[in-house]
Amino acid sequence: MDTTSEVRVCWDANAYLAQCPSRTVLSAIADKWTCLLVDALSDGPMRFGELRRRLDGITQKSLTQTLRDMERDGMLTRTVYPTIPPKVSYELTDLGRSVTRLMAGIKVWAEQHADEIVAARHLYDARAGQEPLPVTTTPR
Amino acid sequence: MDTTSEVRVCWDANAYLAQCPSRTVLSAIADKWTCLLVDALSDGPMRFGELRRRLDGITQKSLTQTLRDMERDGMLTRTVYPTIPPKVSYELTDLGRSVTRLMAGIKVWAEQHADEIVAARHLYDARAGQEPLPVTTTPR
DNA sequence: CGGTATCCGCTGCGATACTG
DNA sequence: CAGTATCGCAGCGGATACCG
Repeated sequence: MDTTSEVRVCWDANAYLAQCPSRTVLSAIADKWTCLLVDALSDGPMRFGELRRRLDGITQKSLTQTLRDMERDGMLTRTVYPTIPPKVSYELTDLGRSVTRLMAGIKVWAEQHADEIVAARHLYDARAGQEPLPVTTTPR
Repeated sequence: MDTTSEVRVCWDANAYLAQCPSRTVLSAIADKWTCLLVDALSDGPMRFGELRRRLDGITQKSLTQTLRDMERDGMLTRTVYPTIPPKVSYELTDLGRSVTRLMAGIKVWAEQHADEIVAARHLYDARAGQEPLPVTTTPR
């Protein structure tokens, strides 16, 4: 019989393990919008409209959703000013600020290696076009 | 008439811009599986099965797809040993190795702040349950 | 062992319309 | 201005089956 009915769930945090909370956290922050939002807010509070204009191509829905998720995770605070028209300001918390360097690093890496990666993709796609004959040429 | 039929596409890389190649690159690397794969491979080549076991919870399909995408992007090489049974080894390229520190940083951050974020989520969700509060907070 | 192929349910996301 | 609500589709990821 199992005398300890409670399952042991507190290992050391290890994002390789599917059931570890850090895996969920990793899923949450490993996202392009989260990365850009953290970076955009690293210089100080910004309003909803400012963020929407800065993150070119983001839809209102995605921006709202990502901001809500980050607020829920304690990465940023949402402050509503009951003015007319309404004004909502978003600001990183200490937790959010603690990841700004990493996010900026990811963003800069993407920018610095974009050309290299685009070239690699073209090369790969070109090779795929003239690949040696597939062994099984009989789909049915 | 437009004498310059070619659109100007080479600004300075800026991931905030939807049409900038770096945005696509950011989308590609800001992914939990990519992060974990880069980290797992940072110590040297690994076989498909080793990776599958290490990245707990990943499906064969997702692993194959993510590895293919990374190979296409020039982040890693895929080597097939025509033995029986087959053996396939994956190894980071210089490009892939150049991002290992950042990826490890993201992973470690997730692990170190998991508890804090889980707590924030519970707090947020608890508030949501009992927040019929009107506009009370009035930070001028 | 290391894949590929196929089906398929879920949700992520865009587009649109409406509101305090 | 900063949302919420709703619809509809595409794509992702899971499950399963099969192959070299």
